[in-house]
Amino acid sequence: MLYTMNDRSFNIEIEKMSKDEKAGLARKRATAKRRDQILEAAVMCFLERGYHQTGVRDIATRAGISLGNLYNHFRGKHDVLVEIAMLERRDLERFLVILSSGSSAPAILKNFIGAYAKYLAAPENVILTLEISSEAIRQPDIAQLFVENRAMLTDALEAIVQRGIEEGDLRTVPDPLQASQLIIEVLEGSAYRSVLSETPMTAIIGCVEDFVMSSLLAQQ
Amino acid sequence: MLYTMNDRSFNIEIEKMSKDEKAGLARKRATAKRRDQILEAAVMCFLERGYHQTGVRDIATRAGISLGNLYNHFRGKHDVLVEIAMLERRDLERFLVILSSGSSAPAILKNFIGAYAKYLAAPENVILTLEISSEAIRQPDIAQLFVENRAMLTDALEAIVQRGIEEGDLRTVPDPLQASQLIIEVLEGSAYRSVLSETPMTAIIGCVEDFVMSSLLAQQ
Amino acid sequence: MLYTMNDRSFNIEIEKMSKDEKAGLARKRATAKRRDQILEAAVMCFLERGYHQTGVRDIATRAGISLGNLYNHFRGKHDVLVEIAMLERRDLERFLVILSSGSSAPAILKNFIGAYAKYLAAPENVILTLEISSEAIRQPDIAQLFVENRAMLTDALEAIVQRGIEEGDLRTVPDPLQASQLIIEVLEGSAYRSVLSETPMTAIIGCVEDFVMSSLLAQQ
Amino acid sequence: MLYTMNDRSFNIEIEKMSKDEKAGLARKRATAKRRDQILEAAVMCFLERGYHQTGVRDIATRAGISLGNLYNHFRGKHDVLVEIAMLERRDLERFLVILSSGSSAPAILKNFIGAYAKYLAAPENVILTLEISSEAIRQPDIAQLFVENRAMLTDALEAIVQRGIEEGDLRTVPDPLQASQLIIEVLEGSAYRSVLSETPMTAIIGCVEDFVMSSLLAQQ
DNA sequence: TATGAATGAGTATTCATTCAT
DNA sequence: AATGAATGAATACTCATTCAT
Repeated sequence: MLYTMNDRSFNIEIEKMSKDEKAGLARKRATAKRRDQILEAAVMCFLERGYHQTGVRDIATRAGISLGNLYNHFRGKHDVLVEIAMLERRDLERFLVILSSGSSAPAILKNFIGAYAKYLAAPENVILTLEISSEAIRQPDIAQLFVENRAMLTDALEAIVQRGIEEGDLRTVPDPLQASQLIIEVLEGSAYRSVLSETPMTAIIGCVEDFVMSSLLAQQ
Repeated sequence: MLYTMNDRSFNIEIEKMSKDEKAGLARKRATAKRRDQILEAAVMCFLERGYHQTGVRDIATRAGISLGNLYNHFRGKHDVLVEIAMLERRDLERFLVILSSGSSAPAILKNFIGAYAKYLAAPENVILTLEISSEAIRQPDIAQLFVENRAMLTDALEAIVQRGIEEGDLRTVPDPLQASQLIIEVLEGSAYRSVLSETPMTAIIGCVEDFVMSSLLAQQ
Repeated sequence: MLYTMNDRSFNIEIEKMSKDEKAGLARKRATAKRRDQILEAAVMCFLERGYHQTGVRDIATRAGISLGNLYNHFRGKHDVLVEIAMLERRDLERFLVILSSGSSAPAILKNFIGAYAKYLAAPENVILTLEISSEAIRQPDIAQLFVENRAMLTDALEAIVQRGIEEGDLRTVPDPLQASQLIIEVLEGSAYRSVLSETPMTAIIGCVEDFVMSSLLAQQ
Repeated sequence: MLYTMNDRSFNIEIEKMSKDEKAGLARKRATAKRRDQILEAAVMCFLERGYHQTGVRDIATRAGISLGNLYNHFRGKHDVLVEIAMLERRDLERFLVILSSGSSAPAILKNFIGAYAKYLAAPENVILTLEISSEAIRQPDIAQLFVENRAMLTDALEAIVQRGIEEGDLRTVPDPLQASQLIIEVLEGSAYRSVLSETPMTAIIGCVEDFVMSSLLAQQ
């Protein structure tokens, strides 16, 4: 989930520090916490009203801090969105785990489709992704982040498809990477549709899996 | 193309009119022309800078009219977007023609995929669709238009898929309507990717067709 | 005086106009009046609190208009200052009249010094000039205006000095233009001092005239 | 030069101190160094962007200290400017030396004009003086400093002029103090002009000296 | 002394919309 | 239908200063 931010990475070797070092550490930790508060508030605002409709003041208020202080933690509204886009990467890592399992390609694919669909069943994930896609069109740095995040998934998927082909489980598709991208797109497209038409993702996912697997499975 | 607006639908039965009627007609025609000017200007602005970044003033200036006058033709910025979303429907009509051809289901599908991909090869069509999708999330009237436009295509597609199944050309998919929606989503998803990664649609479309047809074709 | 703005230049040939032309004219006149209101308000604000301390809102409020409307008349705060600097030119024209009189050079010079000193006896003229000088350092367009305004005076003065030399009334100074500039500087410098030390200009001007004339008069 | 700040005035009698006294001294010296760092940074900022455009943060950053720490050394931004205005006095002391020489009044005057012009040939001195003049208009404490600094020079000049008159080298001006002030004003006015029109002071100074001396020298 | 997070009023400017003409 | 002046709330962001550590 996007909205559980980081407090960790500070837990090591606290014992053998000087008083000053400990104070500095505490400050750092407090600061990181503030950043997370702000990011969390921003995510909620962006979800509710969209990036452009959200004012910096809204974010600050929601985060429970003063407007000016927000600028002590982020260079501006844009940077907040960038950071959020970067956080999304963490969410995707869990799917990499699924994709790196040793099972057969078809099993992994089905597993992945189910898990990713479940993730996308949460409207906030869909909306946030759309919000970011939308900004990516005109803001190169966000575009890059977006593409990179995607590449993480599609590269891993490509490897699976490739292996599936080699092992004879999947048919020989013309371009495994493109096929992987299509899988992602079919999933996210359905998710967007599920939000817009207020159809639960559960009612859709079966068909999606059938559609994808039918395309990829080798004919027996 | 979205940006060639209508002057027609006024050409009929002009002959048998009174002078006053003719004057009224001329005014109507001029007014319709203004609307189109504004819509065209708005489309260009939305493409260049996005819906939210575009000011009503920008649109009016680009349309070559005064700011105030825009409000004689549209109730506001929102209405302009609504109208544009409605215009999109006209663009899609051409694909309905393709889908209503008498050929075999696979032939029609391939034909459709190629034609729709070509349409989406124009980045402005992709961007505008994204812009509208993005607004649809929070603006119910736009959502409805968007869904309706989609339904036009997917309903027609569904009929083709259904026929293909009955004629034994396509495999029996669990839900032809869902399958049709997935076809659209896979196409639009790829189109968005082609814009973002600056890959031409032509380099992608082969794989898309292969992906879709492999999923749908009956095994011989 | 800087603060009596223009309403004139619209008085001619109003009779023979169409209704629309008259309406357009009335609007133009009203608009020009608004600009003057704003400029006058801005001058007062700049005098009271200085350019940087003055907010655009202050100006608008003082001019009795809304904040947003100010931007219908000026591109921004900077432009208001530019316009004020341009208005200063009008104030200086009266001194050109003095300088173009046919009297002897020494008589003209004395006359000019007295008149310009009287002008600078009004603290608002001094302060406004200082405010503009101050901005001129870092804003090239204002610098240019400032230099141009100065040149109007110094060029005219130079001609007088030149004539005075030719007619044997003034000593042969090495560079009449530079001498002219020094005359202006000595006057404005004293004026600034009179403001800062709260000494009236009248107590100073005698010495200034003596200083300048002693420098320039030919020895008999 | 304004920007070489003081480290001296601490060098005396260090030897015969207790350890505690030495520590206190060291601290004082370090503190004085910080103040100078800050003042130097502030001068650079004020020169580059002007007093009002410069933020306290800019000064602190440039001085290499933290924002908060600046307030341990100065009560605020205003105080920094006051201190700078006070430092200017040191710069002027060197001219007092010139003015207290035993030479003839005309010789001293020429010498002074040349030296002061050279000082003002550095644009930073001119700009800083203008920046301070500008603030002096509305900030009484700065006005007072400014006037005091001026008085140091003009008083000394007045004495010279007075002596010149008594010794028959200069003509009997109506008010030697006023004459002295005019000398300063003519010099600073030219310096400002040289900055604005990007004419080097060297190209101007000859005329300035001629202008002043012609005014003051007794006719032989 | 030193830090930088915190504050909240303040900045110039833009916004969609209305309205008198 | 056409104009653009008028509005005032909203925009993202900066400010000098304070304060806990």
